[in-house]
Amino acid sequence: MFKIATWNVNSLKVRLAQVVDWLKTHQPDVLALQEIKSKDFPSAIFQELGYHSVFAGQATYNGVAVLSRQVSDGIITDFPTFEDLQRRILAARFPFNSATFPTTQTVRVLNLYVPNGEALDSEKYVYKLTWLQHCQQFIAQHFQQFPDEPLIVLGDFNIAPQDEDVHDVNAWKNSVLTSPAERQALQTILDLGLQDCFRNFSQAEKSFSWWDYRAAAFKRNRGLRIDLILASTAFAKNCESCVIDKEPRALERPSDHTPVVAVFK
DNA sequence: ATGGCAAGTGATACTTGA
Repeated sequence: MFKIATWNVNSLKVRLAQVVDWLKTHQPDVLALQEIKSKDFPSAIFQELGYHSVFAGQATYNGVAVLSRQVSDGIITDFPTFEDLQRRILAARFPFNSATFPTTQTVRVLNLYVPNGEALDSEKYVYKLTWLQHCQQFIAQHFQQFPDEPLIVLGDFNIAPQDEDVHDVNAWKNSVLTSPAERQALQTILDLGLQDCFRNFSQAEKSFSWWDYRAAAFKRNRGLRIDLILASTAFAKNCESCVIDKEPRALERPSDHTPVVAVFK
């Protein structure tokens, strides 16, 4: 059994107690965090809970981390083809014994905080699409090098894959997070041999992972599904469940994103 | 059509997010 989750915490400092509580309750093998918004990381606090930490921190913006029961190796914090000061990726390899994958003893995890893009006519949108191209290359390289190793790509993709992942398609037309070019970039990544685990199960309509802080968006369920867990095709068959945990979004001072959790045999 | 909310920085108003 391998339980893995992703959560954009929008400042780990502010959300630390919530993350600690969530870990105690759900006890995942791996938790991928985005937007920790700090150069430092409170590793000692997670160590007390039995979790190892790896992180790529940055002051003010971005920053990603991975907590895990097992010690990881093969840490990568940059796409080899793309120089970027923004800390948005963290790849690591974890020990994992799978009955269906007897030849591999590991699973590779790629934690992503995909750029937001701001607006379709913004420089940041160009950056987002360029970033996604390098991300695609990086994953393609992984499949070439380690064709038999299970891969999980998860995180805040800042792309709603389909219209069903958007509360109001008209309101989000011609916008970042839903534009055809972004969706095509995601599709190109999926076409390498990855599946959106959430959609391998029947789900409630209007299932979202992010809701704006403003205008009571959570209460009115006006959200987007932009936090995803992708698994390599063969490994995705081992996925037993993939759910969005809306509970933390209802807490006092919540992150605008909420955790997504997948369990693999 | 607009702004609404939150977080970080640093000490105020600005930037960024999605």
